[in-house]
Amino acid sequence: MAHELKDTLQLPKTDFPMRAGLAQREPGRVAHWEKMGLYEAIQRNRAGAPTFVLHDGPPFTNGDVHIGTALNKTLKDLLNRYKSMRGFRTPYVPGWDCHGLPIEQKVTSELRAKNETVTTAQLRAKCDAFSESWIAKQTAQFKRLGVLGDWQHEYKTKAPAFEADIVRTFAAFVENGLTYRAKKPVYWSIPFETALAEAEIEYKDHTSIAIWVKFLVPAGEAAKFGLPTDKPLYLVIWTTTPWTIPANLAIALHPTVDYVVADVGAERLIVAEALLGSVLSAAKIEAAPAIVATRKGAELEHLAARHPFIDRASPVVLADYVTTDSGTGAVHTAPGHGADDYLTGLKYKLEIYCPVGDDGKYLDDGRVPADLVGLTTLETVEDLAAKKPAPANLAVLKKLAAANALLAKAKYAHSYPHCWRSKTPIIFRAVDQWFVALDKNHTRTTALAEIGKIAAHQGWIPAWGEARIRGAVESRPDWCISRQRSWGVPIPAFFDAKKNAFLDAGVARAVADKLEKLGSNFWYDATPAQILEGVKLPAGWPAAAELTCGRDTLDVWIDSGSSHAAVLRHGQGGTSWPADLYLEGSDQHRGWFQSSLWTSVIAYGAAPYKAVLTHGFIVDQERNKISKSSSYEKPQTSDAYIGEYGADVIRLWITSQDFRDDIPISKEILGHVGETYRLIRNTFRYQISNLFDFDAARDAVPVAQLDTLDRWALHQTAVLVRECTAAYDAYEFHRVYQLCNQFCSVTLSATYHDILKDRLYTLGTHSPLRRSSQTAIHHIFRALVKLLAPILTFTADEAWSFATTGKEYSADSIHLQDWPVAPAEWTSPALESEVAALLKVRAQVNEAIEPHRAAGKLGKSLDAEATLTGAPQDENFRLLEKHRDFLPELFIVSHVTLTPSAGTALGVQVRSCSELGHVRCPRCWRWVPALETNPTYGDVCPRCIDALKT
RNA sequence: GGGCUCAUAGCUCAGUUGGUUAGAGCACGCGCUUGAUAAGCGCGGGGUCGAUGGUUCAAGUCCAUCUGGGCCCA
Repeated sequence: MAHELKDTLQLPKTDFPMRAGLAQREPGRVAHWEKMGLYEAIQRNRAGAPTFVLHDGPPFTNGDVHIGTALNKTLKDLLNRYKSMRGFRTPYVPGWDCHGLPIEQKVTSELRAKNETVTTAQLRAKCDAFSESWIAKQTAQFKRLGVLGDWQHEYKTKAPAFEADIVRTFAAFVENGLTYRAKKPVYWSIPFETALAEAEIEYKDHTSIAIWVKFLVPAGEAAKFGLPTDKPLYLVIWTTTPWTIPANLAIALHPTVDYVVADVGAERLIVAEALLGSVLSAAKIEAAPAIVATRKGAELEHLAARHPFIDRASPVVLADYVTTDSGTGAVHTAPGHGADDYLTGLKYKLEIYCPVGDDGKYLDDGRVPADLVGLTTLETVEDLAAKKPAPANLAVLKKLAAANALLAKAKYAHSYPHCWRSKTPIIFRAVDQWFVALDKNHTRTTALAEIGKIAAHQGWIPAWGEARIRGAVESRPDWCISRQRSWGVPIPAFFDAKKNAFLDAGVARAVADKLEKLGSNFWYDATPAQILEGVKLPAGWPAAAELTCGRDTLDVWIDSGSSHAAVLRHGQGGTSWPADLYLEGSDQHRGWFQSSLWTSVIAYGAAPYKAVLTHGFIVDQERNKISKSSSYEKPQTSDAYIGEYGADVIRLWITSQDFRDDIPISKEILGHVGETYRLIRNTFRYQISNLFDFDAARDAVPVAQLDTLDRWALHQTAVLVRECTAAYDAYEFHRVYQLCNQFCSVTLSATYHDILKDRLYTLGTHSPLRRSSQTAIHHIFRALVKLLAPILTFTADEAWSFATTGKEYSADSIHLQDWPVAPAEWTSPALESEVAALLKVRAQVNEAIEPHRAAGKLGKSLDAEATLTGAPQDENFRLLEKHRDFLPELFIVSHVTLTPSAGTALGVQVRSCSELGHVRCPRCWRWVPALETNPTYGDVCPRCIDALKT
C-alpha cells in the first residue's frame, strides 16, 4: 500500500547524472563542440556586434602546458565567454612563441648527445620541428581545459608572415634612427668563436692566478686630494684574470667604505681598511704599517691613478657592488670584460674597450703593448690538464713585475664558468651589438605618456600595474636587441670586408617581403647577392657581391612584442588594433607588456592595448613558490590536474581565487572546490529533475501571480544576477564564486529548495502552487546556469542540454545564449523584507527543535508543532499573523499555533505532533488532526485526498 | 640591496568615507533524514584581524617600523 502511495508523488526525475565523472566525460564534450563548430557558431551569433578583442600573449612552445599557463588561458577564456554572452563579438586568436634559446638549447644538447654536427639551416629546421611538436600537444591541452579559440587562425612567431612583420617592426626602429651599434660584454667561447648564453655555461673548479697590482697615484693627483706626497703612493687592486689588465680603464671603490693610506716603508699603499691585514700578509710585509690617512671611497672619486704599463690614467670610480669580503676593496675595472664593469663604464662614460679578438688573442690596436699582441687568453684542455696558465696571463705577470707593479700573486681556486662544448674556461668579452636608443625621438616620453593615457581610463588592472610598468619603462637602459643565436629572426644587416655594418629600413622591408614568401631560412641559404636581388641599395652601400650577411638574430622579446602588428594590424581572425585587453601574469610588466608597448610606440606612436589586466603566480598552500616546495611531487602540468579533478573543477578553483594576488593550490584547496562543484551540480540536478513535467510554454505562471515564496526566490535571483554581473565587469571572479556558492547552499538548498519539496512532490500535478514554484525554478535555473557558464563550461553546457532536451548533447549550447537579465518584476523589496523577517523566526524554530531531537522525541522537523507567543501589537507577531497559513510550510513543520500574549517578547515552543494527538499522513508525512479515506489508497490527509483526485 | 605587492577563523573570501560583542560559504564536531541518497536538513565549536609602536574618545580599517610570502630587477 505504502509503495503505491509513493508512486502517486511527483518525485524528481532526470538523466542528468549526480556524479560528474569530469575527467572521463569532458573530452566527449570537447569533441562535441569541435564537431558542431562551437567557436565559429559563437562568432556568427555575434556578427556585426561591437568587438571585444583580448589579444593572446603567446606561451613558449617547449613543454607541456603548466598549471600557471592553464590559469592564464582559463582567465582569458572565461572573460571571452562572458563578453560574448554580454553581446560582444569576441574573436580570440591564440598565439605561440616559437623562437629562442631554450629550444635551441634543447635541440643542441640532443644533437650533442648523438654526437651530430649540423649546419645553421639544419639546426633551425630541427628547432622548427621541435616547436611545432609542442604546439600540437599544447593545443590539445588547451582545448581539454575548455579553452575556445580560433585555432584555424592561430599565430606562430615562426610563421614566415609573422617573421616578416617582426623584421618590418625592426625596420621601423631603423627608420626612426633608433638603432646603433655598440659593444657589450658577453660570455665568449674562444674555440668556437661564439657568444654563449647563460644556459650554455657550466661552472667548474678552476685554479686562477690572483694578483695584487699597484697603480701609481702621481704626486700631483695625491696633492689634489690632500694625500701625502713624500713617498710613492699606490692604489692596490686585486684580480683573478691577469689578462684583463691591458683593458683596465678604472678602479672602483665603494663610496662609504673606509680606505687607508698605509706606510710600508719605501712606499705607501691605499686599500680598504678592513682588508689591509690580508693584503700585507699576501705581500709578505710583516712590519706593522703606519696609517697615514683615512678616506671614504667617495672622497677619492676621480682620483687619477696610472695604468702600470700602458700610458694612460685609471681613474677612481664608485660602485655599490664593491665589497670588503676579499681582495683589496679597490676593484680593477675593465668595461669590456665584465658585467659590473660594463655598467660602471656606461655610468662614467668609459670606453667599452676590448682589446681581445674573436680568437681570444690580443689585437694590435696600437694600444696593446707590442709584446702582448697575438698572445692568447685561452687555456686549452691540455693546458688545464698540465695546470699551465694562459700565455696572456704569464706575459701580463711578467710585464707587471718588470714595471714594479706586482705586489703579490697567489694561486686561487674557485668555481669558474666553462664552455660546455669545448670544456675550456670562457672569457667575458665585449662584442658589437645592435642597440635601440630609447630616449631618441621622444620614444621614452611617448611610451610614458601612453602609460598615463591608459591609467586615465583605469586601464591598468589592478591600478598598481601602472607603477610597475612605469618603473620598468623609466629605468630600462637602451635595448640590446641582437643575439648571437641561430633560432630566431635574422637581423637584416650586411657587412663589408672591414666589418663595417650596413643597415637600412628600406632594405630591411625588402628583405621582409622575401622572407614572407620564402621563409627566414632564405637568409641562411642564399647569398647576399640573391637576397638583395632586385633591391635598390641606398647610396654609400658597396655592391651586393662585396657584402656578407649578419648572423645575429633579434631578441625574442621583439618577436612576441610584434604580435599586435603581425596579428591585430592584419585583422587576423576578425581581430583589430589596438586590443581591448592584454591579460598576463605580473612578470609581463617587464616583459611582454613592455616590449609590446615599445614596438607599438616606435612603429605606430601609440600603445597596442587599451587595458592591461594582470594576475599573480601560483604558489603552494603555505604561499611558497611551487618549485621550491613541491618539485618532488607530481608534475605541475595542466593535464595532471585535469586528469585528477576535471577541467571544470580546475576552472572553478581559478575562479574561487582573487587572482590579483598569489594563487595558492593544494590538495586541500582543490578538495574544497570539488565540494562546491558538487553543491552546484546538485543544485542544477534538483532544478532539472523537478521540472520533468513542466513545459514553460504550457505551464508557466505569470510572475505577478506567483506565490510569495517563489517571488522571494526570484527577488534573490535578481540580486544574484545584478551582483554577479557587477563582479564579472570588475574582473572579480572570486566574488561570482562566493555569491553563487552562497546562493546555492543557503538561498536554495537550505531554504527554498528544502521548503519546496512538499509542494513539488505531494500536490497535484497541475496544482497552481506547484506550477508557480516550477515556474520560479525554471527562471532561476536559466539565470544560474548562464551566470556560471563562463566558468563551468562543461557542466553548464551539459545541464543546459539536459534541461532543454533531456539529453546529454544537443545542437544548441549554453554558450550561444545571452547573458541573463532579471526582469524588473522579479524585484520586490517589500516582500523580500517580510520573508526575511519570517526566516529569522524560522531559525528560532529550528533552534527550538534541536533539544527535542537530542532527547529522541523528534526526528524530522515535520514531526514538530511550533507555538509562537508574542505581543499582539508587535510588528513581527503581526507579520506572523498575516502569513499564518504559510508558516508551517515555511518552517517545514506540521502545525503552527500563534498565541497572543500582551507584553511578551517573541517566544518559540516546540512539541512533537504525536503529543497533540495528531496522526501522520502516510503520503505527505505531515501530521494532521484526522485522516480521510481514499477508496484506492486508504487513509490520507485531506490535502492528499485532493491531490489524488487529479 | 632596490621597485611593485600581499598578510582577517583549518581553506577560500566579505568587511562601505575609522564607530555597537569581526561576517559568509566550505571544512570540522554532534545529531536528524533516507521521497535530491556516493545526496539533503538542523545545531555547534572555531579568529588577541602577521608583529610592534603611534595618531584618535574610538583602528581589521590611518601612519611608522619590523617579520614572513610573491613577482621583477641588482
